[in-house]
Formats: sequence, structure tokens, C-alpha cells
Amino acid sequence: MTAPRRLLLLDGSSQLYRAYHAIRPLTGPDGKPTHAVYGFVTMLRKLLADQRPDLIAAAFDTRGPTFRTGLDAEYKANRPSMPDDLAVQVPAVHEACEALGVPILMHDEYEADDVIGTLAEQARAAGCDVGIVTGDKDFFQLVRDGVRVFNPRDEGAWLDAGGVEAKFGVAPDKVVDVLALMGDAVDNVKGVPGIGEKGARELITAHGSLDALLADPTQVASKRYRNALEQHADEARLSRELVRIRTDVPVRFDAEAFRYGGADAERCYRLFSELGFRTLVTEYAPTVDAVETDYGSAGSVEEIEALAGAARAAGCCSLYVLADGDRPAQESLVGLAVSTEPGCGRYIPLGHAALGAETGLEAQAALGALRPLLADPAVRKIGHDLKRSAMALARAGAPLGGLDTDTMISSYLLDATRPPHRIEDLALEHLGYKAMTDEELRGRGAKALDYCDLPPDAVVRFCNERSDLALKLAAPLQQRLADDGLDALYRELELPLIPVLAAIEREGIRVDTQQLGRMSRELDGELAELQQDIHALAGEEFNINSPKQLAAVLFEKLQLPSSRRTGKTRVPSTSVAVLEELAVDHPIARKVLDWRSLQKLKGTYVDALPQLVNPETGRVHTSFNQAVAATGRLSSSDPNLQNIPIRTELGREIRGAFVAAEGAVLISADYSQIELRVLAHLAGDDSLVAAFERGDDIHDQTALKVFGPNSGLDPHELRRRAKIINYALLYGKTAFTLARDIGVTQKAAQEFIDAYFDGFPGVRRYIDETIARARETGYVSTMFGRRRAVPELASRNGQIRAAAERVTVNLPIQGTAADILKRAMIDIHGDLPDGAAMILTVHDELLFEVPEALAESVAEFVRDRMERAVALAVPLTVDVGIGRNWKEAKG
DNA sequence: CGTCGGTCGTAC
DNA sequence: GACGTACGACCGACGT
Repeated sequence: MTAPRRLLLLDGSSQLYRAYHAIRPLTGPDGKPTHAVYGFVTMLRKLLADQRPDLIAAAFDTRGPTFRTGLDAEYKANRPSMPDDLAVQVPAVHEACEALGVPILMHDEYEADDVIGTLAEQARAAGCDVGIVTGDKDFFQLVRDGVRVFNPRDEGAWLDAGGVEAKFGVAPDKVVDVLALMGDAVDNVKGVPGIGEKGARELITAHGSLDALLADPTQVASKRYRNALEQHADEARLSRELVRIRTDVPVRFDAEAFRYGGADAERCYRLFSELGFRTLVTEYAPTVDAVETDYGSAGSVEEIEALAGAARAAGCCSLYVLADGDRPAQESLVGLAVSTEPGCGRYIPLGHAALGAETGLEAQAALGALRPLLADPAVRKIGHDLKRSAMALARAGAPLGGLDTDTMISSYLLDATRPPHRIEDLALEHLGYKAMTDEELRGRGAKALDYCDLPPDAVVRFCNERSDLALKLAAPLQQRLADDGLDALYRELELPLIPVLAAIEREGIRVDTQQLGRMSRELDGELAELQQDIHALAGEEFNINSPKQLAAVLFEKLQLPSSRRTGKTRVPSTSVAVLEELAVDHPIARKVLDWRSLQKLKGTYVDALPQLVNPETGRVHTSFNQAVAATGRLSSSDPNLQNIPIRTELGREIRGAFVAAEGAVLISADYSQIELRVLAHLAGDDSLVAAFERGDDIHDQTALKVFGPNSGLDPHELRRRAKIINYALLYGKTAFTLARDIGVTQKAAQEFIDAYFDGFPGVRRYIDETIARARETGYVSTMFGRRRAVPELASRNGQIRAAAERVTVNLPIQGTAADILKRAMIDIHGDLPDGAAMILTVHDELLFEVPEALAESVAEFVRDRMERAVALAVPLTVDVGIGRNWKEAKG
């Protein structure tokens, strides 16, 4: 005899209510409530995963009257009807249940309980091991050999007869009688008035059964209970019929129909997409196994030439380049996949360890055969992160031409607030397809294997899929770019920027590691001294770098006053602002500030930079990310060269370690106050525009407007404050923080802000109009049409709304400035003389490395192109400097 | 031992 | 609670 099959019978209605109450309200994309469905699905998925039943079904109540209403018109009469926001979710719960592979059962005349009772009985008789999944104690009456009850809330506890007795106080066969006596207020089962759960249990335990009690109430000791039983015997009998779960409903247990065969992924995917269950959508999205594909390899020159022919005929192809190494400028090619039509892919291996040394020639031959196709500008190239592909190919001697559609950047332009723009996320969102992830292919984090060491089959599938997906994504993304008016921004700015950034990354920047080494040793000495002083002042040794330990020393041991706490952990803050205050009264604070500052510069730059120098070139090659910053700015990483210090002397020394090659100089060109000029242009404020046109010092002008001509303050201090106010406006600073920054009262700060807006009324008008328009349209744009959605402008939460307003004001300014710099980079790059190279971009600055002889002419050329990059209502001015190193060039 | 959230600090 | 956009070092809690 085979092992008993495990049947789960799910009390759908009780689980539905439980989910509804347990999960906080959620709404789907259409605004309809979804939390009951979500809770139900979560419960059911966990149940299926934990229990792995052979057979399963779920029973739900129907809306209409049942046989119990025939027995007692009052039954469930005072139960409130199902809440509307639950009722609308019921069809989706039924659908989810079936989609997950669980058939549902309903009966017009009987309740779900009775259907379950009947099936449990039949299945038990057929030899099944039955589990009833419910939160309702009424089901305890059904428990016997082969039938148990399980409440998903009580982790893992299956109740058999003993379990029921332990939990409910009586054996399963006495449950009905207890329930009959105590009644059920929710279902309006009267029971015997005056007898509650405890009394009912005692009476039944003492006297055996309800029938025994009713047959001779005089044996009951308690007078109150005796009277109640005598007067309400009929109600007790009626109640018993109401609470008794029937086992004779006209349904038939059909093992075949209940066989659990797993979820219907397609149905789940469809439903969960509609409901907006994003994580679940991922799980049920179709994969390559469910889609017809023609993926393979092209190993021979003939096959590659055939592929190139197909690409030329199509006029376009997509590609996915696989390269090992974590820095784009230092990667080595492993292979690439090419797709010429949807559903197809051909992988060309170029550097697999498994192929062995003898294939070096083959790889060269393959690359040779590919080269004309890759370079051909007439074959439009599609890919995800084309810069990275182009760099890896260029390093291998096969430059990429005809760049056309970068799905990563297209996605970024459509919604810059949601990085990372991974191809697997795009495939899911736009194609409803679940792609293999990099993690699935080669493992996570530090354990991740190199591509070249992986089994070729997996690599072939991975690369072909990605190439295929980029091809399939290109058209819908292009369409959406066009729909949103972003096509020109893509074609004229972001796309032509790709090769410019690739060239900058490839070029790199020379770093004087010896100089940094000397600085490191000097800093070691200073840090040791400071550390000693700090430990002496503290009276103990501790880790100064640990905010927690530092807070303990300052605020507990030394009893210094703690002024604020950090956001999440409520640890007393040891930030600069706090330490600056403390420094007035205790020498340790200044020492800690100094220690931190040195430690930071040493750890982040002085010691880190030499490690990032490429030994092949002696230069650092940063990565620019074109699809990260929500405003359209570029970001830089590995190393981040956009936050090299400049404010302190030590910081400037670090800049001094970025040097020109022998015989060359560095030219730094930065836009003067570009964001304020953009503001003047966008706001069209007459006095701001006039000030820039006159070439006035804008901060002095602001000081005049805000503080008046006779404030009596030192002109230098006036300018400092005005500068803070000017930039405060760009970021939506409040009076509170402005007051703190310039050291005045909050009231005074507010007066300055008011005076600023009085002096530049066009700015106030522009800010108000920008926010109003963004609230209407849901997004805000730059001058070049770059846009950012700001749905939080409609938030009822004042803080969230205020933050959204600041973002709204900031984006057109920061974003337009970023667009202008990108425009200038493109305009300059192609026309730089031989030997001159753009080597860095830092938001409003470009850095070039130029042979000494060309320095003056390139400097003027760059200034001219930058100043003419766009025509604004105000002039754009550029400061240019030339030097042996970055520090000098900025001087 | 690796991952990850929190905190802090650098740039524009 | 209070300034927009980034990247990254370090700590320490947590999980394998």
C-alpha cells in the first residue's frame, strides 16, 4: 500500500477575512484595493511551499441564503455585510487561488464549512491524510484519525484529537455540544443565554453531552445554569444544528480534480501584473523556456560572416559584450552575442578559459571577421550600456560604429528616478519576460566567478538572451521616448555623449603616486599625534571613527551636552555641526574634527587613489555613469573624481597629485555660476538678468538687494552671506537651515529670504509657476526637455510634499546646467586638435590634457565652445586655467 | 566571513 | 523636520 496522500482543504472565506484585516490597505495600478488578495496569496504560497500537498482545494462561501437560514431566519442576521473594499477583491482572490493551482469549491445551499466537512469525511474514507486549513475553531469538531486542523497563524501546529483537547478543552466529538451551549455572537447563534465558553466546556465535560444535560437538567449543580438549560433547551438544540458542520453535502471527492500540479505561471503573471504585485510578477514571468528562441553559437569565420550579412541586410543588430574585470577601462573581452532579429542570438566566444591557449588565434580570426560589421556606421547598433560594450571592443582592437539605441539610457530618460536600469528589469516591465540575472549565472558578491571560467552553455544562453532582449526592447523604448518628446534629447545629447565619455574614461588621468605616498606618511604622523591627544583627553582608548563609541565618550564619560540625535538609531549625533558647537568649550571636539578630516582625506583619496591606478597606463580611469543621477548629471565612480577635495589646503594638495604627462599641461575650464545664470534665464528676472549682463558680481548684487546699501557689515562677510543665500534658493533651503548656516536668528533668515524675493520678483514668480505646472502635469522639465516625474507633489503629507517642491525647483536648474555641459562636451570633443584630450568632467568643469605648445590655443577654443554651447538670456562665462597639475590649473 | 543599513563627509 | 544631486569609507548588526 502506498503512503496516504495528503489533502489540504482550505477554508477560503476565513482566510480571506484574515488577510483583509492583517494587511494594511494597498491599491493596485488602477487604484482598486488589493490587500486582501495580497495577504491571501502570500498565505497560500507559503502554505503550498511549506506543506507540499498532493491534493488541495479551497472552499468559499457564496452570498445567498443556505439551509441554515431555513432552520433559523435569524442565523447570521446581524452580521454586517462584507465591506465594499473586500467584496471587490473576492473575484481576484478566486482567480489567484485557481491560478496558484488550487481548485475552488462553492455550493449554493451549503457553507464552505459543510463542503469541507463532507470532503474531509470522504477523503479520509479513501485513505487520505486530510488537513483543514482554517482559523475557525468550529472545525475542531471534524478532527479524528486522518483529519487534522491547521491554523496558518500558529506556525506548524497541526491539531489532532489530542491537540484539539489541549487547545479547546474538550475532545473533538464534544466540540459541537460546547459550541451549541455557548453560541456564537458573530453568526447570531443564540446558544444558551448565560452560558459562555468556560461554562459550556465545564458542563459538557462534567455531564458528557448536550443530550444528557437536556434530558436531566436537575443534575446540574449551578442553579443559574440549570434554569438556563431548562428554559432554553430548544435554542440549544437549534444552535447545535446550526454549528454542526454537515458531512452529507451533495459533493463528491475527486482525487484527480484536486491533484496539486503547481501554479499556472502565465495566469499568475497576468493576474499579478494587473494587481501590481511587483515581486510576484517577477516570479511568474515567462523565461526563455517558455518562449521560442533560436539561440546558438557562431564559432567559425563563415558563420560570423553569415551573421554580418544578416545584420547588413537588416540595417541593424543588437549586441551584448561579455567582459571580465570590474572596471570598464580594464576589462578583457570574453565573447559577444549578436542578434539580427527578435528571438535570435549568436554567441561568439573570444576568451574562454575552457577554450585553451590554442584558440588565441581563433579568437583573433573571429574578431577579424567581426571587425567590419562592428565598425560599419550603416549597421545601427543596439545594446544595453553601449559605452561599456564599445570600450571593451575598442580595447580589443574592434571599435564600434553606428551607435543607435542604448536601452539603458533610453530607460533612464523615461524615468531617471528609478535606477538601476538593468536589462532584466526592463525586460520584465516592457516585455513581461523574466531574464536570467548575472547573479544566477555566476553567483553573488565575492563568490561570483569570472565569465571566462563558466560553462560555455550557460554563457551562450545568457548573452544571447541579453542581446535578444535589447533588440526586443529597442522599439518600444524608442516609441515611448518619442511619445514623451524625448527623442531629440536622446539623439542629440545622450547618444553622441557616449563616445565622448568612453574616450575620457579610456584616456584616464595621470596620478603622482609618489607624492600621494609622501602625503600618506605625513598624515600618519599627524593622525597618531591627534589620536594620542584625543585618547588622553578622553581618559581611555576608543575608536574615534565609531560614531557610537565617540558619542559614549563625549556625552556619557565627559558629560558634554548632546544637542541632537541621529534619525534612525537615535544615537546622539557627532556630526560637524555638533562638534563645532562643543569645540568652544572642550578641546577634544576640535581635535576630533581635525582627526576626522585627515582620516577622511587619507582613507578616501590619498591611500585609495594609488590603488586605482591602472598599472598598464599609470593613470586612473574613472567610470562615468550616464544613467544614475535624477537630474541628468553624470556621476563618477571607481574612483569618484567628482568629489576630490578643494576647500581645504590639504584637499588642494590632493588635486596637486593629478598631473599632466611629460610635455603636457592640464587645462581646467569651468562655467562661472552656471546654475544662477540658468535660474536668471529660466526665471527671466529682470534685475538678475541685468546683473549678469553687466558682468556684476552676482553675490555682491544679492547682498545689496538683501541687506541694503547701509547694513554696516564687512563687505566680505556680506558677500559670503549673499552667496549662501543665492545657493540656498537653488536647493529650496528653509529659514531654519539658512539661519544655522549664516549664524543669524531664524526670523532674520526669513527676512533675508523675503528681501531676496522682493529684490528678484521674477524668481519668486518662476518658482511658484514651476511648482504649479508640475502639480498639474505630474512632471518638471529642463530647457532641453529632460523630465522628472514628481508625483509626491500631490502628497497629503506636508513633509513629503515640501521635499517634492524642492526637487521641482531644483531640477530645471541643476538639470539644464547638466545639459549645457553635455552639449559643450560634444561640441568640443570632435574638434580637439591631435594630442589634446578631454580627461574629466565635474558638473560645471571640464579638464583637458594638452601638449604645452597647444595650451593657449586649446584654452581659447574650449572657452569659446563652452560659452557658445547654448544661447541664454544671460551670457555664459567660463574661467580657464592652465597648470602642471589640477591644483595649478584651477588656481 | 560577507552583506547591508546607518552615519558621516567630500564634491558641485 | 528643516538643502538638491551624487559616491564611498567605516562601523556594527546580522546571517551563513
